[in-house]
Amino acid sequence: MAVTIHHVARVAEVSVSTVSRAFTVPDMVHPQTRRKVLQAAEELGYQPNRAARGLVTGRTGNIGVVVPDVANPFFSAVLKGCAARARGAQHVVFLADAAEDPRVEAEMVGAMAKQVDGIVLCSPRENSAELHRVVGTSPLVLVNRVEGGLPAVLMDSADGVRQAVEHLAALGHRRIAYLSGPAASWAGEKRLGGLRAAAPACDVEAVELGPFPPTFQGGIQATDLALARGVTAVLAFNDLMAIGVLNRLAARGVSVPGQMSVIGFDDIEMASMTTEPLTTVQMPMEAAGRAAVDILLDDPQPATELQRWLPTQLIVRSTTAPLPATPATR
Amino acid sequence: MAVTIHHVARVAEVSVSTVSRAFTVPDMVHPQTRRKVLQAAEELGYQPNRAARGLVTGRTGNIGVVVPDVANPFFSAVLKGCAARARGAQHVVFLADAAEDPRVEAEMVGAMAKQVDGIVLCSPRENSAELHRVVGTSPLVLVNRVEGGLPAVLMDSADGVRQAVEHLAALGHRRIAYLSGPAASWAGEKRLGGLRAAAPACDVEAVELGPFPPTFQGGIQATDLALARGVTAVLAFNDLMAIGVLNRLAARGVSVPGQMSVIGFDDIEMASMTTEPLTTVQMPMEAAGRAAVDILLDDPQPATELQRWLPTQLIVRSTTAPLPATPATR
DNA sequence: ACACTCCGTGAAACGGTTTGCAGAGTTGGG
DNA sequence: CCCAACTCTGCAAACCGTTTCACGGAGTGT
Repeated sequence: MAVTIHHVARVAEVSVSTVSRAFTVPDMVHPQTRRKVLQAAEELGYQPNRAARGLVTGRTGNIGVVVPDVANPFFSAVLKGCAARARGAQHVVFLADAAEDPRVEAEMVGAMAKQVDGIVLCSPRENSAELHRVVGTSPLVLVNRVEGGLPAVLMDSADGVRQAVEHLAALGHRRIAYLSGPAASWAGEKRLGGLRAAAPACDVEAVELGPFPPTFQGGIQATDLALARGVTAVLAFNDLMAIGVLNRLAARGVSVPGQMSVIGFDDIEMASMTTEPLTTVQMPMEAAGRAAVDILLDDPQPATELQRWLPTQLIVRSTTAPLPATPATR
Repeated sequence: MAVTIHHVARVAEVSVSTVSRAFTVPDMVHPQTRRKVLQAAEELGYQPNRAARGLVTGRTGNIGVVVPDVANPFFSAVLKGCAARARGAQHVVFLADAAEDPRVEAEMVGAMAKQVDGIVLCSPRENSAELHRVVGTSPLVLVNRVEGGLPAVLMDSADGVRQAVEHLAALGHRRIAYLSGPAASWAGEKRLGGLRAAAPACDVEAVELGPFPPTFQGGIQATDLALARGVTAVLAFNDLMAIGVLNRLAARGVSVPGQMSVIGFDDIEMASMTTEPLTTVQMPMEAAGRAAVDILLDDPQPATELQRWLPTQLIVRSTTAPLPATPATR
């Protein structure tokens, strides 16, 4: 059925070894022979069988990516980065959608382990025990999380918070709310840390609220609490929440950025599609995906550079403005 | 390194065949032996090597999914459906992000073909020639597209348009704009067909505009054209466009749904997060993904049921309202 | 004639699993 | 008590397409 190296060999009138070499070590075969082989392969539509190749080389040409939820724009962006970089290196990606369930996650990692050259793991909330059970099966790199010496690509959330706080401070805001996401999230911790460092330095009072679910609804829920605390600006854990905030503020008749400034986190596509385009801290999600695959592929010893930090950047759009004369409290 | 069937056999003090059988044909081994094997496997953390199994059974336990862009919420939803259903059947999914490039698409299909049991192909715009070159390598099922006898799962876009038009007609609208998406899209054709059938039947005049890119910007661009044509409602090719329309209408001071009704297509998550939650035609994207995998897995002869139609449904939210007294033209 | 290079060949891995076949043990009927 | 039938387990081959090792033949320079 499928066309193999043998068919190509027969058509090109050479041996299978020659065909193999024509592809893998081209300058070891005579140019003329190579031409014959390549032509035969072309007209037969030959594609090397990666599984069989992996059998002998030990490298499968596949890389695994596990995310908690593909439909979440943050993770689909990371995934896209992985896929792009993998394709550049002639690799294919295995996707595991863990459906937010750590047990499933571990199980998927196990199922993939044998047929991939490495796994990039985006699981902000999986507990360490599960994680360590899984280590060693296959080279692993974490995204946006550090855990016991495992290589990781990290986004500098704390610095993002600093930029956001400085921006607000420069606009004259002196009392801002921070809407925190899931308590167990590594990124969440870092952001909180950044906040606690940046706020005093900028002479800003930060009101910490939450934790809230990192969703649109979470933002809705958080808004009323923030309003009750008399802040003039809100910094949300992510864009989804920020959009919820925008929505709720509109419903309560608070104008943005007139009466209240709002900043999100991530810079998902949707952030620039709100009625007032959202000021947000851009997380380099695709870049992180690419970097993770880089580490997996380039590095024979994946422990060489344990952590790769990627910068974040504040994108100022339309939801932040100078401090209003009178804060919005109702 | 990896724990194999042999390790389990040694620990359980049985032969490898018995271990194999304990997993694949459980009632062929003595219950007590089976218990011993299962326990040994458990404590060793044994996971069968799917690649090796595929070697002899011919089935890999993998299914391939190719989409033009994972970051597009429509496709990530389909993908999620595929992943969910695949996991239920103990399968893993291979993802190929074709980056909107048909050549890449064909290449990826080729690369995956040998290591999957079937491929679900979401490529609304790939040309037929490329498509046929790829057929036969591996069982294939199309999503939202019909092409020469290939099995497909389809969403009833035309009926969705009918529902939308009837809804608008019932609200008193008599002149509506349809903002079409990419000309070569199968879904687009069907929607246009549905429109041309439904509009006269409902005594509604449909102004066809476009094609526009199926994006936020496309919606922005289309809005001014629609306004110039003096319509009271807009039906957009997808939610992304509809959100662009909402945005542009707000910028031009046209109130929604007061002066203009807007309907989208797809019902992506974002549709319910706009300032006025978007009325839209829900496309069963996840269900489509699941159905596609179903066809691939359940059906030994994938030609049995060539086309599976999934219903669409109008979700009425806040962007549609009865016809205003005076249409918004400026 | 010898050594050497260049290029191509045949055949052996590669490897974890499934599976056909046979044998060991047990049961039951004649 | 013997043989047939049945149940369970073990041995070893087969599975796949590729890479790669060891080798040989032809040509070339010395």
